[in-house]
Amino acid sequence: MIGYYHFINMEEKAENKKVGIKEIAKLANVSIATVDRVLNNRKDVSDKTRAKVQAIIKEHNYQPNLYARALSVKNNLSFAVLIPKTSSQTGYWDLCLKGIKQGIEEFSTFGISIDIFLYDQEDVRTFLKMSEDVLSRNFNAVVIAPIFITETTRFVEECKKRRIESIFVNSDIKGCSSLGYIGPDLYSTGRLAANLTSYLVPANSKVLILNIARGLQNYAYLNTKIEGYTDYLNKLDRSFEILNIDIPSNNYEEIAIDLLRHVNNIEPDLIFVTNSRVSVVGRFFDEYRNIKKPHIIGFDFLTENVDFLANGMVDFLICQRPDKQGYLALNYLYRHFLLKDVKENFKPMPIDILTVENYLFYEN
Amino acid sequence: MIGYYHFINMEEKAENKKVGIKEIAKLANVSIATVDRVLNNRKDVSDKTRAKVQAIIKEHNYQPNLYARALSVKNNLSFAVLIPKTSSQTGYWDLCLKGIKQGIEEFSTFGISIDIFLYDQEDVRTFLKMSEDVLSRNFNAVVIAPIFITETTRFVEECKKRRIESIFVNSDIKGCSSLGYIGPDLYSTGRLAANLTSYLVPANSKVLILNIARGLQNYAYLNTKIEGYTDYLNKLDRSFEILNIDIPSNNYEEIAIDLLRHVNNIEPDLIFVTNSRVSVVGRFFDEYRNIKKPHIIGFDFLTENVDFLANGMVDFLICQRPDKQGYLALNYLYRHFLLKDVKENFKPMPIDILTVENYLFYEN
DNA sequence: CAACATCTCGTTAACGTTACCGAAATGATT
DNA sequence: AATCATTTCGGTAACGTTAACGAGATGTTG
Repeated sequence: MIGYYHFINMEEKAENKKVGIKEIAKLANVSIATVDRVLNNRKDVSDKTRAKVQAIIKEHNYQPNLYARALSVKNNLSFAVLIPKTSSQTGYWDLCLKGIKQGIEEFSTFGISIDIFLYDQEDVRTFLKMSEDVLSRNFNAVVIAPIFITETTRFVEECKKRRIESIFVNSDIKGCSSLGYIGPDLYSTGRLAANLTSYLVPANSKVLILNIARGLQNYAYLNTKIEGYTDYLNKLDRSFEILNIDIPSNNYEEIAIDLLRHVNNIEPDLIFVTNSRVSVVGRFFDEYRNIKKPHIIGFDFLTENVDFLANGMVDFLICQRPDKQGYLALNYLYRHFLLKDVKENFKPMPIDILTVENYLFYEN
Repeated sequence: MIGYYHFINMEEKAENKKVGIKEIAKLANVSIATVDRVLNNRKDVSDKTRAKVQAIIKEHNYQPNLYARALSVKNNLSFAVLIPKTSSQTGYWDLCLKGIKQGIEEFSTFGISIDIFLYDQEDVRTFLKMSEDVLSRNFNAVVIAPIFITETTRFVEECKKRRIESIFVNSDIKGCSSLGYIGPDLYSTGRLAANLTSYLVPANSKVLILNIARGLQNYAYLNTKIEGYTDYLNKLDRSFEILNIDIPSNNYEEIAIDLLRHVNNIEPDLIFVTNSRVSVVGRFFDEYRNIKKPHIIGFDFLTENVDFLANGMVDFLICQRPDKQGYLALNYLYRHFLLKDVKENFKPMPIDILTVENYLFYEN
């Protein structure tokens, strides 16, 4: 025997893995139907036998076979997904949709049907129309990306009345949805961007916060990011000059004109693009080579953004796994309705940092 | 009708989701047994009926119900896991073990039994003993963290003779294992560290590469990281002064003495700790407050490392999700043996960057 | 053409759980 | 004491797949 080594054998565990509902029934001297009633704490069981069965279940650490359950149960649950459609400006919501589709693939096996409703994030009327459509059918739950705050709040109220569960992705309206929020902590996301900023530029630098999108007033969640960003930088006390600029357009030519003016005026050392439109800024500095390129930080693993990460135009891309958010939302609903597993209160999603050196391995 | 909106209905898909083996059988005018034979391309089917059934399967895009399959199949697969035990120096392997245990939890439902063999990464004899133990039982496959290159290579050869599949985690020996490697691309990992380095320190800085561990000659994979690191920095052409120092010890007091000497001698602007021992360096500069603290980059999401990330002592922690590696290895074996799903050739694991601002949300 | 091997295919019992149906026991009302 | 309602429980078909078993058809050999 060699002096120092360690060995764990899991066989004991493997041995008593077989405790099924049938064994429990035999041990408790009841039928499997009764055990099933106890397990799913249904009625039609006397307190005495219930206690007896529960004791045996606990004693043998019975774990239900989820696959058998999934096979047996014939439910006709239906979920709705209500998110923005991908615009020509950014493929962000395609990523989310990708995760949703993965979820559909996986959960359709259980007889769950999932309908997708895509609204135009620049036109509140499409959201209203879509949310009406959702209500006109009879869904058990709905996944929502809440862009229009007041309209979404009103919609969720209506859902509550009809006992339709709701869950948010991408951004949150505090205490609104019935099941919670799956997504990043936006304030921390802003702080992280500031943290990276502090590594990129020295004291006394000029930092430009850039908000690009038509209908900016709708994107309330951007402000949370900006708060985190400026809070962090101000606390650093490095005498940064911080400017917050809005460019409320979706047209590159328009944006370029504005950007040219601001950049010439401010001469920033770093530009922080608060959403996924960072590729626009990359393109700008690609075209105006005579202008000194500042450091650039932006969001989201879109192909067009990654291109500018790859060629060194963008320093950091911060990502929040939108596809995983979509998948997790459906996964949570599935567990909420089918398994009795819903202990968790969601933690915020991880915030990923991508550079030219690690983006190749970033899969979701 | 409002002008511009989009709506995807998945109901068509939901409608014909029900194509099961039974429907296929009816449509092909054969029994379900024959369909099963075709699906798992077993023998005992004439070419004619096989073709007919295959056509109908393809036509209706039949997807097997994995849960039913899992429920039905009664296999007695057994896997072995052969990785280092967690030393007092670093909890790294506990993380991997965590993922392994999650896999055991999940796959024991299928009657797969998994045994864990932990060897001492400082004592090759324990590895030899453990690998003998593995061979003495009759496993279908083994997950290996290859620390001792020649010994592991020999062991895998023996496995191949006995038709035992093998898969590597954490680091790779090219072309050795029968099923491949699940883990990070170590060269890129080094490059990423260098990339971050370039953000932390200006030109002409002194950079110290620090290898801390007893028995350093065994950790061949560290060299791959160092290569990536130096290649990147040299190409940058910023006249960095790069020094590579080994401290082959596991004892903090010993390490501190060496470190003190080197730090006083070199006065580095940045220290790159090539493994998970970065907390040791953090502790050192916590104790020697009079010495000017350099920037510090290190590896792995260990609690002791995260502490120094949180208090600002360490700038970046690079992580490779060891628990996910462990889980994925078992997951792959499960799929390899139980599902006919093994199309994939593994992509390297993502390389995560952690700072004081995003570590809170880093779960695995 | 008898005897036997081989190829092809269908029948059916499992896997562990759920849920419907109805039987038995108990309680309540005349 | 008879009737009816309610509570408690067991039997069992079903979910989609696998695999053991055996039946029939066809081929091969003497």
